Amino acid sequence: METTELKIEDLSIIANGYVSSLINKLLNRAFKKHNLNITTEQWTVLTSLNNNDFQTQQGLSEDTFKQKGSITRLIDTLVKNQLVERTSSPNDRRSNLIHITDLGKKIDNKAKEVVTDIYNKSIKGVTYTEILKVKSIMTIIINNLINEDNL
Amino acid sequence: METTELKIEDLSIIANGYVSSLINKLLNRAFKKHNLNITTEQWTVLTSLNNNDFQTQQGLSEDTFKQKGSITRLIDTLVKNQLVERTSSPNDRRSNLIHITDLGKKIDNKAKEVVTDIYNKSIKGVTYTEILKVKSIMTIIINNLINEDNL
DNA sequence: GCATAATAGTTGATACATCAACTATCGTCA
DNA sequence: TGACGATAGTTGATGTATCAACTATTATGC
Repeated sequence: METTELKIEDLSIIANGYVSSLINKLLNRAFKKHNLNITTEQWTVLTSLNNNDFQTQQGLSEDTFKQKGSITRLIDTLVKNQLVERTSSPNDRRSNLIHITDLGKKIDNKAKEVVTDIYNKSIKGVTYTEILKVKSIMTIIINNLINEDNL
Repeated sequence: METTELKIEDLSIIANGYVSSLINKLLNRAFKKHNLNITTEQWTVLTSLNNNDFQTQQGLSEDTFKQKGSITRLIDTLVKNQLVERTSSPNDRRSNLIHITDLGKKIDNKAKEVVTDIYNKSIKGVTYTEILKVKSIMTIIINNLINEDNL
């Protein structure tokens, strides 16, 4: 394997999160414009629950790649806005079970349309094959970083 | 051009910023470990100045893709830690000129080593050609989003 | 059965982001 | 030259992330 002569600039467009922060900004504006009253972070949690209801906060933490402290606060907000309900697990009193409400589902479905719209606009001129290629490379990078994470 | 049948999951690994936030987390830990006493965001500004000294905050804002409010506060911190100096521009009293100090350069150069190391570890198993491919696709996406941004 | 370790969740401190409103200065042009 | 719009920077409110310390509960192993 040749030594790759990587320059910082080559990876920085991936590493600096400019794409994701740009998407995040646009999505938050679009959510506001459509009166959805959620943030993209809240939407990430909501959509995880809409796919798989009654998860623990720990489960949500793993599924959304967010730390459990962040999940606690996001759930606080979602509960306050009646998009989810938090109940203590009967099996394990350390755990909470989070349940998405009907309102939560409704908001999530509307948000999905907004997200799909912006995602589609973002990939104009990029083929589906290319997207999948990027996805697979990102996955490799993520795994490398996760290994690095366990020092 | 065929209609791409994009699923949200296909783009979410790019859009949700997991890669960048993971890199960010690892870099911040590594900076702390090496007693550099900066964050990745501060480093972004510092390295921009090390490449091109005496920029205005507006210039830094454009070069680093950060909003000017964020730049104000980052510069505040960098000034406090004596990594940069902020002086009012003699030509245009609205503008500030930001100058990286010797200490700032020293820290930036050390940080560059830490960043390069983590970047290299992150791309194990990925070819340089693939990196460039990802980079070019990201650039397309960014441009699409920027156009979308000017509503 | 009890001490100890592991796990789930909360919380305080700190850093950064966005948005939007604000001040100060400069440029333009009738 | 004087009004008005554009530009540079600051700031307050709000949302989220990290880290680390903390409580409460459950699982493990001698």
